[in-house]
Amino acid sequence: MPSDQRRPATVTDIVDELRWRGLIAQSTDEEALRKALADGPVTYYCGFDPTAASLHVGHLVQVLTMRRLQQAGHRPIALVGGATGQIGDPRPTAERQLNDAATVAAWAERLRSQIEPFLDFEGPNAATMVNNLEWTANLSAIDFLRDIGKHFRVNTMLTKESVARRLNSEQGISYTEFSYQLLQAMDFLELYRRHGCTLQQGGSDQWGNLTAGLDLIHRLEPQAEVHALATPLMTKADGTKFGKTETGTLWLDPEMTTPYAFYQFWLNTDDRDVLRYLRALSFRSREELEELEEQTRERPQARAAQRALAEELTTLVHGADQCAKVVAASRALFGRDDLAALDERTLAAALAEVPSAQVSELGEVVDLFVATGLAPSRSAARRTINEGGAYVNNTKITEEDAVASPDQLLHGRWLVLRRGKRTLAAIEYTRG
RNA sequence: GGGGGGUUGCCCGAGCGGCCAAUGGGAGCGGACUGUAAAUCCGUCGCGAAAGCUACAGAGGUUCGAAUCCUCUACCCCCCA
Repeated sequence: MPSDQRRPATVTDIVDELRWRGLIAQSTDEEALRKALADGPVTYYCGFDPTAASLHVGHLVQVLTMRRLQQAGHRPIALVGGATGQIGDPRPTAERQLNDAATVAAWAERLRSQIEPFLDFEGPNAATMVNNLEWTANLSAIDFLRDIGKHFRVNTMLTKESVARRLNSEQGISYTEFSYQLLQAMDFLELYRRHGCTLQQGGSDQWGNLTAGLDLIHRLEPQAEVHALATPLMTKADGTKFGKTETGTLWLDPEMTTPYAFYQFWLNTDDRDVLRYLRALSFRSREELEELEEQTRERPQARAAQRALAEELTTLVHGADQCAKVVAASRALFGRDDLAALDERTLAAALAEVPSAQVSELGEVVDLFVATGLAPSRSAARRTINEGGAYVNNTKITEEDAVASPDQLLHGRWLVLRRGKRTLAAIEYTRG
């Protein structure tokens, strides 16, 4: 990790920096923004709606861009959408299922604690944490319609991409979701009035909402000079959605996605994507990154860029200790060496990072695969064996009715199961 | 309020009384090649050792036999008012 993470300001212009990192998809007058950011601390905000129990890797761009701006001397406000999360930002595809208030409140708390470690709450440009429920909980529908609604033209609202797409869809859009942009616009207004917030940052899919806020502030606070900055959507070269794997979304919560899985996700990044991701997400200096890019071009098979990315992000999200564990686990389990050669502590520590199951009796290999979740059913496990993709302690299993025996146990206790090239699980044998 | 069309496996989509656990494509999974990458090619793809079981929106019914026919229910779409 770079040691100068908290330097108060950078020599480089922050806008140039963001642009080099590919973090600016769209912004209001870039020169005005550059000047504002150069003139002194700017208070900026970014909102996160509690639509799930955890943030996922897609949110990292926002969280880390906030961190970057704070390191450049600006003052962050992280907003959790206790209110907006109950309404739902219109998704391009379909209407959202509403979650009840208690669920949203619980999720909002979890997001808050997930965001906190990325920002610095001390010092001259300390971060602030807010919840938009603060100014909406006691707002009446009549006041909202009079004070906020009156400043919006439906014609304009209809042209926002998120709304327009839904209007053309079979499902249409509910009045609830249609109103979302007003709520987010009001957030920006409130933060401007309460905290002097003059910049909203968000993903490019939020552009319509960002500009709704700008328009509202321009109308009610004509002297205000406010800005918006949209980061690009992270994309994958193969066209699939970023941040998902076969198993689902990659969450930041270690209970929902293990740190091992998190590390492996980044480690397996496509060569064509890894340099972009590094620029956008890494806090390494431009020089370091350029060096890494050079290495990647010369020796892609070494995957230096993937390793750097995986290690840095795992450290940021799960901490240096946890990162060291999963790196060690990966090295031990993917090493070309004989697993039996690993000492017990190393093996036990490595296996603690992968899915596992405890058994008091070793039976058919097929059942062991099912027990660890490496296969969803006995037939699937058998299929894997027949396809030549099942391994116990790095030895290929060729018979679908193979039985594991105690003498295969590593250190009298462990079996390492593998499906395919890279999916691992552990069996821990406990005498029953 | 009236009339018409639709709901099939993770997704799209064929099937329209037995040959259907259900064509095809995509995704997924495994193999070869590699670098725990991509692309490509090959294989596989409900559960069960098997007998068989469960599945074609839900519930009933007709039939020796239904994803396929009938009735009702739910949801979606379109047209007319």
